[in-house]
Amino acid sequence: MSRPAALSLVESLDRQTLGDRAYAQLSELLISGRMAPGEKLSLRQTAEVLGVSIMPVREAVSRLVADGALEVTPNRAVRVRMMTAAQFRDLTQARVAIEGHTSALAARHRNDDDLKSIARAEAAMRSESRTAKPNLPRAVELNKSFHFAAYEAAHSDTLVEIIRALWLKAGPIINLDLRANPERLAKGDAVRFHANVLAAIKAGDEAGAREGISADINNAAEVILSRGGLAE
Amino acid sequence: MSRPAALSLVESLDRQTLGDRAYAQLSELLISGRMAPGEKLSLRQTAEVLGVSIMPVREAVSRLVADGALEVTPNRAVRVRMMTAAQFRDLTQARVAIEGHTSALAARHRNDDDLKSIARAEAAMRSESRTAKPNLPRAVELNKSFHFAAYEAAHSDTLVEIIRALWLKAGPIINLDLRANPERLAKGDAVRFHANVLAAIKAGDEAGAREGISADINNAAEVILSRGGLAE
DNA sequence: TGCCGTGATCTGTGATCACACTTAGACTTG
DNA sequence: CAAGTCTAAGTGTGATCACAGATCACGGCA
Repeated sequence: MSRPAALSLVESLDRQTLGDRAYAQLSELLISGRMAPGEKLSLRQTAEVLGVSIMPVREAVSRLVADGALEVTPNRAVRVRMMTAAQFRDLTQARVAIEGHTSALAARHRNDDDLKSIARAEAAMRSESRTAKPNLPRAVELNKSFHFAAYEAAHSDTLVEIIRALWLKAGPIINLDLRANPERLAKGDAVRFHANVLAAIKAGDEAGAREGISADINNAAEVILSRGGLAE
Repeated sequence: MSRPAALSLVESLDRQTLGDRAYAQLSELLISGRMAPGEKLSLRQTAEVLGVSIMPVREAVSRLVADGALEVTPNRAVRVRMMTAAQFRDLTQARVAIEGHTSALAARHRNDDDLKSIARAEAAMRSESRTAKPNLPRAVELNKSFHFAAYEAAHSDTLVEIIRALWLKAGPIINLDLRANPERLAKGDAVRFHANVLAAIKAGDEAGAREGISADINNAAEVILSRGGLAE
């Protein structure tokens, strides 16, 4: 059972298949709203862009279809999923329930490291959105960082995983809208809600954390629904 | 834009790909506990059993891996996911939160059709589990039917979909255990909890519905954890 | 007897080919 | 000029081939 001592240093390099990497890249595009709902996607085309054969892309796409982030039409065309207003409302309510619950859990279970990383994420987003000409892609990324920093503090892999899937569906709608209407960021609603969430989690105030996240989610959803861009 | 009136009758037959069918079949095996955690699965082998090439199986398996129902080991072997006790506890708590919330929603939004199908599912499971020698696979199926009849009454596709994914992970542990220890069924705990849930949903008692489902889930989970079959 | 190299066999992953189907555009036809 | 037709390119899906790596049983060496 004895092994050369030096071997204990090498970390078991976890292989990432090309399919996994394709999935990660496409997820990033979707979650950050760089692809609009309804936008079509060709397997061969994206395979060429990614510099691989279509096999890894097929796997990534079929997973994203299963996730409900992409959809394949009856005519065999892959596109970013389109949602009716009713479906978006349903998705939003589920997010409020689950992300709210997870935030409440975070307020109960957070440790000092959690608080530090949440505070750092909150500060980063605040400073970015207060500049005169905010970098939108960066703001979207920082918003995501803040939310997940908070959710991670609940220390529930299951819940965080579920929320990631929810964001995959909501991203194309929420963040595409944010890119198109940057004044929403300048208004500072999100920054204010984030500050409340941070304070509540720090204070161990479960109800406050839940309400802060709910307000953040609902606020963004209402803006989008009032814009009337969704079918039905 | 005018079309023959008769055409409005034909429903657009949604093609099912072989991959979808393979996914459905494997899901059924997992969710009903016919495959034990750690059990290995060969692509070529299952492809042969299903009578297709390995391509559809590959797609189904990669989706199930993404769902966290299967896992591929670093040694390139596909097997039913194994969970530590801590992970199972985390999963159970997430289920309590989400399935509890969905039941509460069901108590608020159920209509008469919902109540009828829930009552029917409850009666079917009750009569099966009270026979002298219950048909276990059937009991497992009826249990699932009852739960989802209740969840459907919440009228939230998003939540039902999430719960389905949770069952995919929990099925191999919960239902395999039930098959191995049928006396759990004879004890009648589940039947009693189900009756409470049905009554609460009928009465519009949100808290009661949540507590009934929580008790059902926690009860089964505690039995399994006390058995000590899970690592760590 | 116990250990370690070795080769046949099996694994998932990736690339390529084949096919049915859809779509778009130039063309023909009325 | 409008409507229909046909072809060529593009689509996702499925099957097959190629390959690196893992596994396991067998056999030789210590």
